[in-house]
Formats: sequence, C-alpha cells, structure tokens
Amino acid sequence: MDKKREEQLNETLMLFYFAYRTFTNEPDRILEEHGIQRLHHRILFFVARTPNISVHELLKTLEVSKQALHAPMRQLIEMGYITSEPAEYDRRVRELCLTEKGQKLERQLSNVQRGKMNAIFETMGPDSEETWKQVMKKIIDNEKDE
Amino acid sequence: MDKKREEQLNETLMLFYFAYRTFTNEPDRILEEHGIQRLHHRILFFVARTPNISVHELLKTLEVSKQALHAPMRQLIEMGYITSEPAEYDRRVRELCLTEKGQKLERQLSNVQRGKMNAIFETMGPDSEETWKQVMKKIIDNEKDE
DNA sequence: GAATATAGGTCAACTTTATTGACCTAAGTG
DNA sequence: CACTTAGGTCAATAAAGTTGACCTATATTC
Repeated sequence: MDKKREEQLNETLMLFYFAYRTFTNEPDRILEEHGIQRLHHRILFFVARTPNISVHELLKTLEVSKQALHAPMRQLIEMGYITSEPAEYDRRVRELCLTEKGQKLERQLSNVQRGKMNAIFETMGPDSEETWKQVMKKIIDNEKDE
Repeated sequence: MDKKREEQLNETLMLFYFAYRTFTNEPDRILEEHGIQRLHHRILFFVARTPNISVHELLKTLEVSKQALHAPMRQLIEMGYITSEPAEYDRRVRELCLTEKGQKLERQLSNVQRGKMNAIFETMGPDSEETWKQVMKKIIDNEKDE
C-alpha cells in the first residue's frame, strides 16, 4: 500500500472516530439530564427493537457481564421504563419490554440520531444510504474472517 | 416520520453501533498484548497524523483532561514510543513525535483498520468511499447546528 | 424422582479510567 | 513586575466495568 493511499485511509479512520463521538454526544447529554448513562440507552434501544428479549439475549447483544447489566437494568425497571415478566414458555426467563414511558424516552433519545441520519440521507439521496449501510455491514462481517 | 422510515433508520443506528465496536476490537486486542489501552492508541494515532503536535492540541483533539492524558502519555514516552521535546518557537510547549519504534506500533495498530477499510472500498468501488466519507463528515458537521 | 443444567439475581472485592481541585515550575507577554 | 499560558503532578473521588462466589427457581435428562 503506497503512502498516498495510506493517508486517504487515515482520513477514514479519523472520520470514523469523530463521527462516532459526535453521534453519541447528543444522546449522552439527554441521558445525563435523566441521571442515566449510555448503557441505559443501549438497553432501551435493544429492548425497543426486540420486545420480549430475554436478559440472556440482551447480555449477548451488549457483550457485558451479567453484573454490569444488572444495576442499570434494575434502575430502568424501578424508574418505570421497562417491565420484566416471566415468559410463558419458560418461567425462568424474563421477558423485557418497554412501558409507554420507556417508549417515550427511547424515542426521545434515538430520534436525535435518526433525525441526523435522515437529514443526511435526504440531502445525499437514497443511494448514499444504501452504500453507507453496505460499508458498515462489511465492517461487521469482516470480523468472521479472522 | 412514518413507522417504516423509522425502522430503516433504526437499522442504521444498529449498524453504527456494531460497526464501531467491531472496528475497535482488533486493535484493542493488539493493545492488550502490549499492556496498553485505547487512549494510548489514540495518542499514537494523532501524534502520527500530526507530528510536533503540542500537549495542548492533543488535549483538545481527544477531549480529555490533562490529568487523564498524562499517565498514558508518560507511559508511551517511557516505553520509547514517543518523544517530547521543547519547541523552538516557545520553550514552554512540548512537541510530541513518534520514535521509529512508535511508528512501527502505530502502523501495526492502524494497519488492521486501514486494511479493513481498503478491502471494503476496493470491493465496492471508489464511489462508495467518497459517499461513506461524505456521510461521516456530515455527521461531524451537524454538531455545529445545535 | 434425583441429579444436573440453565436463567436470573445479588454481594463483595477489585481494577481501570476518568473526573475535579489544588498547587507547582518555567517561560512568554502586557 | 504582574499576569497568563503550557505543562506536570498529587490527591480525593466517581463511574463503570471486571471476576468470583453463592443463591433461588425452573427445566431437562437419566
């Protein structure tokens, strides 16, 4: 790989870092107002995307320990954002769902990010959305080759 | 925003999260072998991109406190990856540079990520690179509107 | 039915990585 | 000379994670 190509790629690394940081800034600010943190947001996000998700599934998705998940999850339950009910098919399993209040907060948090992405893709056209997603998918898939 | 559009955007949020996590996984693993952490990588990366960068500039770039930067930076200096020399134009200012050893480590770390990006853009074509970068730039710029 | 495995919860000790505040030196600048 | 800036360092604290151990309840398997 020649020097020039390497420098072009360095720009992509820098953009990735700054874009991610910027992207999480706004939600982080809102979270702080509610006295909760980024992991709370992730929990809310994935419970919103996957209603009735089990604790075990959530653990695997977020790649944190049971003990690390526990405190924020309990907080969300106590604050009335999430419900945790035994599953019918297996009463050991707890199914997590957002309450109405939880849906509202999750929407507030993620809307900032959705709005940002939507505005960009609207300016740049639908192809840009497809391309951007494709690149991100390939980054994720690459992992499997190693 | 209708439900369907919202779900499409949710996919982008998920991709962003997982892609970033995957992207930092490999370097993190290498860093661990050297007994250093992600902040060390960021220091190495930005010093590599901006030779002679001052401590103050680095602080602003990384958005951490002086005290948080200090320990890892000193470690990198002690391990012989970085040099810190008083600047000619102002002897209060320390100019940071990579040593040869530092350049080697930085290359090792960032090559993983550069290689990943390069492979993707080679498969998808040069337009995909331009588009992806454009989206990321807009995410960063958006910050200023708020 | 007893043994074992799984889902989940909780306590404790510890580690890492950051924060803020205070204070120091050295070197420029008005 | 007074003040500011760049940088370094100590101390107390906070947050967010880790591992290990142990508990209950419920399924599953032999």
